[in-house]
Amino acid sequence: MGNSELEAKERIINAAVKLFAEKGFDGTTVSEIAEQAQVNKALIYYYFKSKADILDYLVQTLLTNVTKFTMDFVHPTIEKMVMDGSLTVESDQLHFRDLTASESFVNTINEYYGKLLDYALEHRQIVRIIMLESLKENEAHNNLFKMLDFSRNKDERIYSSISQVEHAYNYSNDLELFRLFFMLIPVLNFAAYCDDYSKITKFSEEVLKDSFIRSFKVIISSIIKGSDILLHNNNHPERSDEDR
Amino acid sequence: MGNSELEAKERIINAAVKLFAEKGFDGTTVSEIAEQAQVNKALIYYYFKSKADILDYLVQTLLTNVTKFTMDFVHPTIEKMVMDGSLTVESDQLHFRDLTASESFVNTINEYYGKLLDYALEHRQIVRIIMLESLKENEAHNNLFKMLDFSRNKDERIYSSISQVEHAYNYSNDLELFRLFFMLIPVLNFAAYCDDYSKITKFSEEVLKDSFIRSFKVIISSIIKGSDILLHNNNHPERSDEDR
Amino acid sequence: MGNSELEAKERIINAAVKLFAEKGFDGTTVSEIAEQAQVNKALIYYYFKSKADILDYLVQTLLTNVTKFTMDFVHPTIEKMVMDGSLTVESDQLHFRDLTASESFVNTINEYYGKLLDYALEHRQIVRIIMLESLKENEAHNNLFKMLDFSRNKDERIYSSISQVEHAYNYSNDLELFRLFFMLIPVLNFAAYCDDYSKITKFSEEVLKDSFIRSFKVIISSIIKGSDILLHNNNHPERSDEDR
Amino acid sequence: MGNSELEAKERIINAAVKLFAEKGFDGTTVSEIAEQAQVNKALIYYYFKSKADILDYLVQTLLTNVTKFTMDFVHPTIEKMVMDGSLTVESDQLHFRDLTASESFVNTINEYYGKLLDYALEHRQIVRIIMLESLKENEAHNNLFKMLDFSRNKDERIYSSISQVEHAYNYSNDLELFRLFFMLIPVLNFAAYCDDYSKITKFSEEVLKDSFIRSFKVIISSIIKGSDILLHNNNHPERSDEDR
DNA sequence: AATGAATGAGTTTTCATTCAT
DNA sequence: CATGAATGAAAACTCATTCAT
Repeated sequence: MGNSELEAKERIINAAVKLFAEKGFDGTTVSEIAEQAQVNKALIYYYFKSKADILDYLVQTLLTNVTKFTMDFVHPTIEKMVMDGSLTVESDQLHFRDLTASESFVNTINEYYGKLLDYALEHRQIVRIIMLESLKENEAHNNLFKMLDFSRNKDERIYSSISQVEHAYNYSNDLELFRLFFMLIPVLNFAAYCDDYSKITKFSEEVLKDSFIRSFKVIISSIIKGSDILLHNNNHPERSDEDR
Repeated sequence: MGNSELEAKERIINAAVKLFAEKGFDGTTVSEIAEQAQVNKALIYYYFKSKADILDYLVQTLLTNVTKFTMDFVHPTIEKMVMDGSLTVESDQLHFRDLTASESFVNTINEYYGKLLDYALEHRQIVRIIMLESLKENEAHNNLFKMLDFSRNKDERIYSSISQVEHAYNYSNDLELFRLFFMLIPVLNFAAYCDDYSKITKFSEEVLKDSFIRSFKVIISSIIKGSDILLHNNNHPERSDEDR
Repeated sequence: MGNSELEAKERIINAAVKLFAEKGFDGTTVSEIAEQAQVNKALIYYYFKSKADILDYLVQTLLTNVTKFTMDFVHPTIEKMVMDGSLTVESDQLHFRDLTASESFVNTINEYYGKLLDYALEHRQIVRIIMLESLKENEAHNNLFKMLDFSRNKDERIYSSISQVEHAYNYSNDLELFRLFFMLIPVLNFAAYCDDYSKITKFSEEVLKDSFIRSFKVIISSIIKGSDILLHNNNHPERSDEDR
Repeated sequence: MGNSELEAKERIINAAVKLFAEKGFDGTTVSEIAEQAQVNKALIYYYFKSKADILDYLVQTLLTNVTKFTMDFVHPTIEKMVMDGSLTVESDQLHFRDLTASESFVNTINEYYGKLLDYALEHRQIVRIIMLESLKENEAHNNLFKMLDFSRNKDERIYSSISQVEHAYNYSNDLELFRLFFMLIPVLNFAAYCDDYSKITKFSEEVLKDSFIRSFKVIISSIIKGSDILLHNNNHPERSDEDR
């Protein structure tokens, strides 16, 4: 279905997403948005206070969705594991009852990031926008960190319902940094650069995505199995395997 | 020593670096650069053909440096390993003669990325600029891939000298993707966001950098040791360790 | 009772009065009027042909009232004095039969301007509007002179009824100028600036108004008693005082 | 000499004065100013930060001049009278040594207002602008009062030099109000409306000005001679005349 | 080298007014 | 009456670039 059937405001939003993602906020003119959305330029100011207001709206919408998305998926899973005793958290460290539990956790994480990847790919344009603007000293500046922050910002009412397991998110600082730079950022960058990378390598998006997931699994298994560095699980059974 | 003592052209470059990094190319005006550099606006056009020309100059300088940097460091090391037989490359797979060889390789990689990290942090502003502009559909400035590409772009004269070992870089596609999204991009992003992340977490840059390096070593060891997925070394001796 | 209970049209008018008085005609937008009046912007165009039409309506209403007000008050008084012979008008000069007649005239003038002052204060916003627009070279809206003009503009039907005494207004040119710049304009300016002046001097409106009236009486007495200059009353008894 | 020979900035200022005076600040567009000044629109923004900045500049310039003008003329005169004992100021009241002194004072005032009138007429456009904008709730809002205020604002260093006679300006409140509404405002309004009034009455500006001055003298003499009300000179000789 | 002035072509934003319901 | 949406025209302001010196 074409854009022309959508309501004007939606067309404006779509046009802004497309153009901001392609050319950045500063590189996009309101006239271009109007043209792309096939609306009168003044109508954009009927719906949005300013050009910056459009960006705010887009970013806010995505952040809200990502947060909701994470809460709907990860929290219940981890909460369940904590509840049934297969996962305990002691002084910043994750302890799994047994191999099955740790494998189950790995599967959950993999599944979560798989879905996050899908989500990011689906909204790759807004991801691009957030990354672009996060690099600037903008209002939108901190939004990349906000995406990570939802686990830390404990007083936001949105998390109040999961207070029982919130300590599970009190990751070690190493793990948090790892999570940002080796998990979230790769996912976002993959989503942002997928098209370009596909064009260069001539591989289809599907192939690249599979490859990315394979890599990702290496990452995940590396923090669960071998990484006393990250998880500080000195007595972790997997570690002894390596020591031999 | 203050900026004011520097030559005008250098002041212009420094101002452009600072402002492009903070606000992006489109978000920066030539007037701002002039003001920051404390020069007359028209003087900028004496030294640079256009605003875009300043960006080109900055990016080109960095890319040349990074490329030179890589060539000076990694290539000799790998070349040496190939020469002395401790590393062989067969059909896209790396084969190490023994554990020492593979450990030596890991150390080399770690050292390389440690230095790359230092380099990126030192030039964090230009890194930011390259990331910013790479996210735009500005064909002319997708330099992020160029940073990765130097190993593929075989006809650039700059690589002609290393033709003997170039097959060593003919990594598997998985590995190449891994290298981009889980190694290069994390390094660049860390450099770009280091200041912001430091501000948020209240940890000093040194602490964060150490943490990053610890994480990075997990990544490196994971591709060498456990990852038949990435290296396809089905009979790899390290793997058998794990199987036991 | 709040504005919200008034009919929409009345709310629009009140809003326009307030805003035109505060910001001038050009400085006020139709949207602001709509917001202030709590009506839909389009509704304003249901009641008024255009923005200018609102101004016309406001000004016309005031002018009609002032004119009516003047006619109802001054004309009968002067007419009566002319009728009973206590005042004669010869070649542009007012001649009073005796001191009582002249004092009676002064009282009448004072009373008139007292009431005009009340009226102007009551409608201080429209006064402001008229003054504002009169200062522009907007031919259509130089209503300040129209306020003075009603005595000259002989073919307006509104004055036709007072043709018997119109010669009483055929003041000398000096007097007319005096009347405009030292009587009407001070009254209008006092009404327009009363609030501001009160805020600056910290005196209540009542105190200022009393002060203004005292000043005004000095003015009035000065033209009646001492001003052969203005009234050309060569044999005026008060003049002899001065000669001495 | 034509405008075209003047420097661009001066042409812009002249154009702004003309247009603001004719159409008000809000009624004038920057394009019109550019056209009138025969400069590129952007050049206006080279010299002035914004449209409002032009207005500020004009108003500030006039206020500075008027203040200087007043200081240069009135203060020395009054100072001199206080010095030589012909004028004493006791509890807000002016006391003149003799008739000569009071006549001298009247002459001084007349001369001052004559010059002020000339000055206002010469700058009638800026006077119009100040009056226009004083009526609005602008930045320029209080400028009309500032014109009056220079005698009150005792801590401005500009008046420090005349501290010996500053109490002479500590007029009674009545007198101050009188001075504003029956002296300053008439002068400003005459300057502002002179052209219009001349057009309507068909009298030349010279004739009108003479008429205005005659009227003004009546005003002046009325506050000096007859106005115990304003000056509270209970023992004033003229007053006894009236009591009889 | 260096600069103050200038400019054309744009940019964001505003606004009086109208339309369709 | 009432209103949300829409629009053409023009407003204020910006900016990369050039010119003359």
